[in-house]
Amino acid sequence: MKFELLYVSDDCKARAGVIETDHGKIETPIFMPVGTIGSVKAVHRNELESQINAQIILGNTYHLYLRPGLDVIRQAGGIQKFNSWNKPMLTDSGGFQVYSLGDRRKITEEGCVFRSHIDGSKHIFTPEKVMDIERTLGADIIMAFDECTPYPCEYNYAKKSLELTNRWLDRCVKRFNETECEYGYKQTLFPIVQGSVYGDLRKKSCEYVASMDCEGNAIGGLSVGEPVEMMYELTELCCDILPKEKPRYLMGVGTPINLLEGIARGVDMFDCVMPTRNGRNAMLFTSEGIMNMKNEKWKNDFSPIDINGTAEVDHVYTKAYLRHLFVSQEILALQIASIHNLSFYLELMRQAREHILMGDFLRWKNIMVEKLGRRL
RNA sequence: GUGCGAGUAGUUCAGUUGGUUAGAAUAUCAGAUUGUGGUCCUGAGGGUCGUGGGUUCAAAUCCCAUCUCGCACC
Repeated sequence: MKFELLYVSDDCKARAGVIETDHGKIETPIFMPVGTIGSVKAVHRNELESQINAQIILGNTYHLYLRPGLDVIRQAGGIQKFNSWNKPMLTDSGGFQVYSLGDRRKITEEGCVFRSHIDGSKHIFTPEKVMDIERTLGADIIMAFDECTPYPCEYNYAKKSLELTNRWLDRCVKRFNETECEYGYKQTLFPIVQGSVYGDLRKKSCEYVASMDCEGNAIGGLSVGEPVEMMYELTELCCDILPKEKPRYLMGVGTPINLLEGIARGVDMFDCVMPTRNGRNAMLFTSEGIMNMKNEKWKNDFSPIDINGTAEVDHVYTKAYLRHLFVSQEILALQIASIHNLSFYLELMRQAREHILMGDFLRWKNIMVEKLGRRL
């Protein structure tokens, strides 16, 4: 993987760059649609390419390991062959799933024992095993196995958890370096910063992560319930320490406003379930604000879904029709909303990049933030 | 025509020996959703208890009449 930093704003920390992988280029800042089980829910690959202009999508180690299982992925020739997405992919390590499993799992020095949400079967993830799994899945970017702390989290627990995450990181890096991709192309490992909401822990974590000298770095453990201002401060703190010649990935974030604020603080990559999950629950993000398409107010509104939208669905379908589809629980509603939201997110990133390169990102961002939060 | 049964929220139904402001599910309306289960979650509105009388301090509940629907029998 290569990362070329093209431009850094003078009035804030926003950057524009290009990541190059064996499956193609990624222009940053970028939003990565989440496709947990190897599929961006409700979205066809043709739409991902032509409507949404997705450049990279996510898969999840935990889910893909449980189903369909590694044998199938290996026989297919890797995840991209399996799901017919021949562009870059990233796999999350399962650290966050482990966190969200709650009392169905137990964390030890060795790793994490958990029970499958599908059939209750017992499994263990260790840093070594997760690396092996991600090698078999074959994504271009793979994530280290970490422990994501909840919010709120006591200082002592956060400190101990971070120390464990660091030891796990050592083991991840070691195993990663001892192995290679099963399919002939290059993979790269991103370590993950933790440290909860404590500045000193975050600082230590960033320094440790940076010392691994990986090709890119991630910030985890945020957007788990802490106030947004706190999230912004911690993001900035991390970005200021993480090496500037490498991409920075803020995991699991967020709203369109979160993305712009993240970019302004030096983040290059984002992923979030919000555009797809909230889309399936009828929430549409637009450049003028947020719409709940189930609301009765759209019942007789025959204007296009989003007059400023870049996707075909924005113009060929009306608000009244989309509401009808949602109220009727028609599958097409989920598809339209997902395509719209993802195309909006990707277009927002494209515009952000354009403004960074033009040198007026900060001004543009402030205008957009004002509009994006409105309820329509 | 006679007998029996059923009428309670938009819908399907609870409702104790008569006892606070008649409940649930679902639907509707709205909220929530941040390294994904379309699940889950939160809140709100919604009732002439078929109708009219009567008994009682008090009736969805007991009595009478009546209307509607279903079933059975002439």
